[in-house]
Amino acid sequence: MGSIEELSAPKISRRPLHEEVVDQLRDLIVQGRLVPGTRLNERVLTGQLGISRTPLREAIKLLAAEGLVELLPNRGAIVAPLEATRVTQTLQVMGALEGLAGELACAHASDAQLAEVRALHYEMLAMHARGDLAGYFRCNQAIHLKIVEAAGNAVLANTYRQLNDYARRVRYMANLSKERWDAAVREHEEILRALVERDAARLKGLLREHLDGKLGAALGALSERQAA
Amino acid sequence: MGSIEELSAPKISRRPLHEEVVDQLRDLIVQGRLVPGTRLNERVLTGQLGISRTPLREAIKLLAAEGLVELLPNRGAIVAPLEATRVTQTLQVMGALEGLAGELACAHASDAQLAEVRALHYEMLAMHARGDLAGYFRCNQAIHLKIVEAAGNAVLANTYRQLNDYARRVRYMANLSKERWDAAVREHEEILRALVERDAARLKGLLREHLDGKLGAALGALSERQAA
DNA sequence: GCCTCCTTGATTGAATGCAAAATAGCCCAT
DNA sequence: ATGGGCTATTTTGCATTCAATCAAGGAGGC
Repeated sequence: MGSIEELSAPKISRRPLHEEVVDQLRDLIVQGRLVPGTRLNERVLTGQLGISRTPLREAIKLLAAEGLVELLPNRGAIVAPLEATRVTQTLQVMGALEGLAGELACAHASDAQLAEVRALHYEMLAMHARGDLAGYFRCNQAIHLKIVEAAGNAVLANTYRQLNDYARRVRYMANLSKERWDAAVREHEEILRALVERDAARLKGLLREHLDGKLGAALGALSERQAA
Repeated sequence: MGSIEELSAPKISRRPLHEEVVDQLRDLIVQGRLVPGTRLNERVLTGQLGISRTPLREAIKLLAAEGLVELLPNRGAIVAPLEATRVTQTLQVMGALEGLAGELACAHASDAQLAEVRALHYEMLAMHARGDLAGYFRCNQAIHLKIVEAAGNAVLANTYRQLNDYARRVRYMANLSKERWDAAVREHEEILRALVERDAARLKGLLREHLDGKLGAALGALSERQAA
């Protein structure tokens, strides 16, 4: 029975189905393709994803724990709405975490990691120059995540990612003003400098200010949307 | 059909079963009654809890997301072991969160909340005087949670609680030295004072120092245990 | 005597089935 | 015509069943 099945089918379903589903749904929610408030009907989702209800239900409950969906007992689940107060609170916590990340990154980041942040920074500048907002957001996210990762604290990274997934959705509905965008890019310049100089205190302050700017933009976008 | 059911039966089983199970298992794990490394056999647990496998499995996956259990694909789940590096990282993050909590609590805590913290503090002193370690831990936990709650940031509170649940388990296996215990009580005196004086900067520093002390004690207990 | 391979038992992963709750639609009374 | 109550359908919650994977033990060969 010598077989080469594992070659022809490298990892087919080696990963638990519910994890796969969690990631798929999370992406859909974070990218805004599942609008906040949307009902998650089990039957239609099982049909669309081609799976059974069991792993789907597990996935939904997992996302509920992450705060991306809300469970209405006996009434199913909906994509978690974006509430201004919760966005504010989330960004506040992220600020504290980024501060810690900045300190740790200054102390522990490898040169390779610093180089990667720098590379992402230039990529981001390119996106800004082109006016590619989506690409800009992508690089921006990557930079922040990279800094957090460079802190070398896995618990910190996980916690940050989770909060980030909730707050990130705001940006997909925000039309960044040119001024705010330019300001953000300038802030990133300074952040990068403080990081490569390993100036922990300064980096911490810069990250905090930067997040405050984001908060303002996010809340602006939210109130706009709610007005509409 | 005017009925008063909602009065006589406030919430009879209104709560989903899987939530109930999550809380039960979480308590068992946090209290150390389920020792780290223990296998969670689905069949025996369904028997002990008197439920079916479906809600149990959902609960286990939820706890895995919280980091209290680890999932071994196709081989079930075990109670998450207490690793020194992860405990360190967790306490580091908790430090950043407590710092934020301290700042916010100084700014927003109501007088009633302050009074409650003070009351818990005296209760804790009583436990210390009696040498009641378990009671001391309980009050200690309550104080820290209360401060975090007084910050008025629900996201912060949730995040903190989750990390706390992982790290808390260390204490149930730590024989606090008399010196460390006394020092912790003194630190709490200062923390309380800074809080009622609403001295945010000082409170932040004190909480950080306090947690460093805890970290030392925790790591000591861990290495001891691993040696055994 | 030891190693390898195969078989077997046990345990998890996923799917289906059944019961209860909730929503929606309809009929009737006012 | 409108509001209230009732029934029917949909949908969720939990239990059970079926299938796949893994660990262990034993038989056979080297």
